Amino acid sequence: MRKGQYTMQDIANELGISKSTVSRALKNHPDISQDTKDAVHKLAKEKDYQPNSLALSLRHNKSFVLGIIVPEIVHDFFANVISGVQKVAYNEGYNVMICISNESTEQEIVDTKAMFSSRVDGLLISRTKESNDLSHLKSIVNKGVPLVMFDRVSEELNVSKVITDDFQGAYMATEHLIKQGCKNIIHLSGPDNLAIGRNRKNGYLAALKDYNIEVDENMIIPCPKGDLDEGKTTMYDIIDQKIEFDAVFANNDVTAIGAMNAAKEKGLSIPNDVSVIGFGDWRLSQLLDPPLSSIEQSGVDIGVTAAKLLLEQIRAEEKDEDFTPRTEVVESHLIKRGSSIHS
Amino acid sequence: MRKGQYTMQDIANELGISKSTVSRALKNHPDISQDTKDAVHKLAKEKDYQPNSLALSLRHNKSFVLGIIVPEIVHDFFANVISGVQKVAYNEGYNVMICISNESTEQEIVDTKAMFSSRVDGLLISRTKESNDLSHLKSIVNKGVPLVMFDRVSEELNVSKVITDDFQGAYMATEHLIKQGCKNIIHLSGPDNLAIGRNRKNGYLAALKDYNIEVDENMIIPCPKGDLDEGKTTMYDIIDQKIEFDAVFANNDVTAIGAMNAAKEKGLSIPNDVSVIGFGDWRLSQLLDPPLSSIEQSGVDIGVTAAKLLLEQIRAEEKDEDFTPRTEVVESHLIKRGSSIHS
DNA sequence: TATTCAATTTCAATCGGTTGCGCTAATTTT
DNA sequence: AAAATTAGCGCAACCGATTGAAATTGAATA
Repeated sequence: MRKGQYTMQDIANELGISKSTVSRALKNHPDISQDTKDAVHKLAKEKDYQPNSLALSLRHNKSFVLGIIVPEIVHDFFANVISGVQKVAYNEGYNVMICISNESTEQEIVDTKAMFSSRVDGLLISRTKESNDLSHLKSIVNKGVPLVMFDRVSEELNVSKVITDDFQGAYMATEHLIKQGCKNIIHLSGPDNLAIGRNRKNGYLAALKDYNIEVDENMIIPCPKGDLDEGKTTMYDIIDQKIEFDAVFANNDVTAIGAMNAAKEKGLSIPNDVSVIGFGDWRLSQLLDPPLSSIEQSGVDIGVTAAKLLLEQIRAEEKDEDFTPRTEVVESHLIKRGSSIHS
Repeated sequence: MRKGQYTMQDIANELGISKSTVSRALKNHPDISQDTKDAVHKLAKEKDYQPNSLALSLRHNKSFVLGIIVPEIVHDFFANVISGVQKVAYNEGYNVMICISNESTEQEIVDTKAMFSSRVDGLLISRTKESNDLSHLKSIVNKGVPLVMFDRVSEELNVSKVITDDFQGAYMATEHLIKQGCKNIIHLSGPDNLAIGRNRKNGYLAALKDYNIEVDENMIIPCPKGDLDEGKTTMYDIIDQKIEFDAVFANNDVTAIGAMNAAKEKGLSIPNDVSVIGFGDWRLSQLLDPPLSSIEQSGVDIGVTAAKLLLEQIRAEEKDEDFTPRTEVVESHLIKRGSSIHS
């Protein structure tokens, strides 16, 4: 155990006063004489006194810490969200505690409990892909912890949510491919238990319908893991099965890149033989050859919005005001690049 | 303020016993009768009792939280380090609190103080590029907080450090270019106040020397920011100044990518006109055209090593054992790809 | 019956800071 | 000169859990 942290009691002893006087002096309480204040401030500075936030948190039942649970961190989107959250938190005097669930529900449960035990003032979460179990989240909400879900949300929970306009984004992506003259558009879809996956698929379907293109269920291929390898192997399969296609709209950029690489290896030219568009706009997607078209979702904006929403709720509840959870939609944008633009 | 968290006192009241009995019952202390234990455990489970770690931390002067301060988070290397740290921390029952200094010394100072106020049990840090000021770190070390620096370290501080073998990595990169037949190798160097930048430059110089290539100071061009734009504009400058060169070894991958893009735009072919190699191996560097050669530094390994080192020190000090800080070097590897291999 | 002993349980201090209230002494008012 | 006011400070409880020591209980022993 670390010993001898310098406390208010130490200051009090050295100056021959009580620790309550020290406490008040440090906060410039009007009851305290200027002389005492000066002496306390001087000594505190000299000894580099730093208050113990644990004691404060315990006393006030308030930690000034926001928790955030993300499935991954080596991921541009989530990293951006975190930096957005941090920015807001910093400005408002909050710290951020991060847990990474590694796409494991089990880990997510452990993390949620740890966050509660640390008495975070609020929790932000983007769920794992696999999970449908909500009991740990319901539990923490019941205990009165403000919760905001972002990106991967669950409809069943009556909490604030921040999402991208997945439907609209997918619609724009598909429409863009259609306008480029593509007729047989494959969709590499995301996991069906997450709303984002379903919404993107629905956006794709809606665009096809609006442009009178018949839907072929065989053209919708699930890529639930959404990693590079899955994108690759799926594309190999598609080519081997001689499915006729001239475009790919992938549920995310990594899958799109995997598919693009596989197609290139198989001798297909992009975008002439196959147009490709992803979703999520990775920072490096624009550096690929050809640069990958994508739907941009601003992780930073989502993080900022979610953190603000969470703080709003925290403050409302501190003042015993009512707060009705709401869902905010962050716009997505079509980024046209070489992988989908026919020359 | 959030009210009514369920505490040991509540359990005690409901069962008509004292809270110390509850405390002991929950930890299966032998003094407590089985009946009491059963009753306590049952009620605790029923009410979903979660201990308040703040109270524990305050009591034991131990928070089971490790702090980590990184300059950036939207960055494959740091994200990997964090996930390595998390992995170790989880297994050992620690949580991780993350701060992002955004390459600002001022923010780094604020973060360091916040970490101390939260009474983290130990701190991991990779410094901002700009800063030479070490007083805040010295201060936290003096207060007895175990500190481990990684990647961007300072020699002046007598703490444990985890670094990549930058010299060796740079040597390998340069040697590789030489063996590909390159004679005029430009080095886009990092900031001079960081050891990693100096070591990489020295590795470059050593390789040139060993292969009897004369050093031309004009071929060493500082890119202290190390971002995409800097890589690009620097390369434009080089080409405009008609400096003769056939290879580029960049201090990091982003700079290398910037340089590569600029060279391509100016009509130079890679690797035939110019061979390029970076440092750090971004996840997507292999997806570029041509795929970028690089020196791989495993962020995860660095994170794991740093966290283990930190925990070792924390434990030693808890047992009042001596601990001598040490520096661990994580190997780097040459990854040869299309950007530097002459056909 | 008095004493010892073990099994359980409670008491109270502790961690560091906050805060309502009370106390003292000096100053002002009547 | 007595009473009221006020500036300045200390006391002690509190937040939630832990823990050494003391207390209670009942049973066993002398």
